[in-house]
Amino acid sequence: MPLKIYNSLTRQKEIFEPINAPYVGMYVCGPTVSGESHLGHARPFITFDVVFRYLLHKGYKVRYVRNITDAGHFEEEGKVAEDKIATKAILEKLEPMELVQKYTQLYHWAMDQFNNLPPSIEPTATGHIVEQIEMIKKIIADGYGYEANGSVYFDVVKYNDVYSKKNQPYGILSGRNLEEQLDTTRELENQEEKKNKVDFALWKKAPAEHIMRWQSPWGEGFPGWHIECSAMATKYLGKKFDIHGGGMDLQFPHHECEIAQSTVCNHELPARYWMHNNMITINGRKMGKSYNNVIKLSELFTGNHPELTQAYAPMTVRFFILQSQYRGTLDFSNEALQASEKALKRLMEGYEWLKAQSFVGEAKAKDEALDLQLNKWIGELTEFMDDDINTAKVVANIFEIIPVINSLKDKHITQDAVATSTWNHVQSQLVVFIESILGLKVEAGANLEQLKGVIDLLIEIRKESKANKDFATSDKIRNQLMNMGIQLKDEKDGSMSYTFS
RNA sequence: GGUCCUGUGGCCGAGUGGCUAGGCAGAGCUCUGCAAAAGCUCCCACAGCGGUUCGAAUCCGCUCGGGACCUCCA
Repeated sequence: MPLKIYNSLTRQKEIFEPINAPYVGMYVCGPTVSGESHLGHARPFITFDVVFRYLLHKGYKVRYVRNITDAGHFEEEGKVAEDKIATKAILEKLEPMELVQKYTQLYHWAMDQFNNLPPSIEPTATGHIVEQIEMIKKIIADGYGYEANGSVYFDVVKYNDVYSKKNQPYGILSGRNLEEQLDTTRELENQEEKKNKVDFALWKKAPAEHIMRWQSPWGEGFPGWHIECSAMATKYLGKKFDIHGGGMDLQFPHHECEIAQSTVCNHELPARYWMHNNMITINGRKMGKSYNNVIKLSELFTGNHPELTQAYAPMTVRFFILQSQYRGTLDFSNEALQASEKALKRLMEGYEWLKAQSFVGEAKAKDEALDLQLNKWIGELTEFMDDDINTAKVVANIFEIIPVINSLKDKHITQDAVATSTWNHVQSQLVVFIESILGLKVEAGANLEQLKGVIDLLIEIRKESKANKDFATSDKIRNQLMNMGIQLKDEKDGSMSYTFS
């Protein structure tokens, strides 16, 4: 069964065919590390982590490149605008690379919390200034870039004129029409250097107070926002690669500009499939810095934010994101996160139990309908992933299976209701989908083994007191543990199990 | 203003021209010393108004509502 993904470039689902199978090149726009990542940032990184995992599962050899934007205009978060002018104060207090280091580490920590696999290559903009300058030189040499006042701009109008004839007009990705852009774009400052207001910067001259600056053929400055992705994608994935991903808000202008730059340099569209995840909203509005409505990841994990009624574990957040399809908006609320938290708990408990079972023998199914149904649900998991990475449907199907697992656990059904081979199939496939593809895991605490030993001891005492009808003691053990967030459960067979809440 | 997306049950969210996703919450039942967990059952929604169709939440039009982007901004 082929994998189909929605290609923003063609606005339809297409069968995914790598340029050089089994190799797949995927580039995803990473974070700007001038501040801490927030919930909205988590979505693309989790979404494309699942894409990465699924491609690996499919047997592709994937090179996943996700950049770190650490060049550009930097200011410490929370500082008022005047600080920018106070050059001396900034120089004394703020070393850009110190900021970059801090937020890069924080970002890596968050990615790890989410159980995101590290990308194959994580290039930084500052580490590729040379490549960017070379690319700009090439664009100028080809007549699509021009220098003005120490800055270099891309000539969008010329590009559009020439490439429209090749059916690759500027706006090919976002469906924009350049003439309309010229008519409707609002007035902005510092536009007088440009030939046309639609032109974008390839290189910016650094003002005196700007602290991140590099030497270039056009003087001291810093690269334009878009060029780093073009330069690094070309360097590590080649002139044409398979997938380019990122948030929908980057489609225009960022990805459009990338296409223009790369096309001029490499004479072909850079990526075949463009994938864009939708936004996370809060109260119906995009979560973003400009709306001042972000919840940072550290705040989310600690519950330390006015909008939050509690802390949410990274896995809860991951699961919350995977419960929707990546192309739809996803609305944040405490209610929704709490629903995900409970759902994930139920899912993982059922799953963990099944995983610990061993099914031996060659028994045939007594309940053929159930057997068939289980196989169908499992089989559909692949279909759903193949249909544009529909994790929402995958999760839904897993929830069809969970009650069957719990029924076996609670002996509402017997093991021979379903063929041994089916149980083994369900077991192995759930490991693949839940752990390898969705990337979900049980959060394990420290010193877990000792803690388990202590709990087992308490369980033993509780069993004894129950046997002696000493319910005061048995209840005390259960209730006190409950207060500490450890929930004891009496099982049907007289044993006791527990979960950490 | 321009371009585009969208409106699903209390909440979050899938989805297809006809076969009522799933989760959470709520109700009942079973199990059980009690509790929790679990299982079973119930809660049959698709903004409004027209149209196409044997049949539309799913296609078309209009109305109302929400949102995204519109180039130096990370």
